Amino acid sequence: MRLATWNVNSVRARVDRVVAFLERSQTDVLAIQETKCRDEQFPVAAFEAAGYEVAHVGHSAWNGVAIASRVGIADVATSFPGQPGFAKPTAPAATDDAPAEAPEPEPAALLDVPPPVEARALGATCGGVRVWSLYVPHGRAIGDPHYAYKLAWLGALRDAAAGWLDADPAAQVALMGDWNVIPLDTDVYDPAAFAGHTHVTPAEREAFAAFADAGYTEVTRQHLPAEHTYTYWDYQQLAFPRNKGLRIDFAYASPRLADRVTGVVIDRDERKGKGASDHVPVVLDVAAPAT
DNA sequence: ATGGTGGGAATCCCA
Repeated sequence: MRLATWNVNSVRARVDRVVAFLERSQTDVLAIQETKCRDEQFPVAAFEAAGYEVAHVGHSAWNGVAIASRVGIADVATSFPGQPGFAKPTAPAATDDAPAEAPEPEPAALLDVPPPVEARALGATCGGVRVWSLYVPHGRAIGDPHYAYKLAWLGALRDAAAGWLDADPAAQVALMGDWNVIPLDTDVYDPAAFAGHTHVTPAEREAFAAFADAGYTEVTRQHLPAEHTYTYWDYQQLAFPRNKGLRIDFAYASPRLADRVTGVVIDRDERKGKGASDHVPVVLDVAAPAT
């Protein structure tokens, strides 16, 4: 079986490329991030025509995660237990004409309603594997509320994932997606360029490493340990021709699933040409389970 | 050279 993950940066803008990748790579289950659409906007027909069922969660033009599978798709979950939400700050900025005043409280704040859970995690059981398509919050800037949200989100996911292994040490779980963390200095073209930025802080790196502490193996590093192996290149500044990339797309596997992974491929060619996503697919080859 | 790219609900926001 072949499992893959790919941040496609709008599934509607790239549906032809995504379906062509599925057929070319013979991927059975694809975890998709940044679909950038609502459920009713997802181009399901193109996937079904290629033989894939789709589960998706998307609330707006932002975020959105999906799983496409040709080996079944069951027990879909549109968030993980304890997944934190995020609300945009609503206070208007002070100006010369309008000095800072007490902002109008949002109705949600008046009612003390928790912030909405974003479309960043989708779970489904496909071919006997519990697959999670994950789009970890970016963080924006150190000290930004989004940065605290990112750390809380990763911590809550770790707690949930640890719980799944506690409940069933033989569980077949794949945590795949865009983690928005650069775990090692050798995962970025120039560490100095990220000094003072998100993705490389000790807190983010510890939050990422905590999944290994919980018993999961990051199988893409296990099989592709070479330094400066990237999965993302910015659209700007000719980053891809200059190979100024980042390694931020990963797959943590539970012990029993990690045992089955026989190889990993990063499909670097998918970054080439007109209409490419800024991320490329990461593909896992998974052997049949031991009988 | 103070821009640069590419998505989206778009004369702005987000990555």
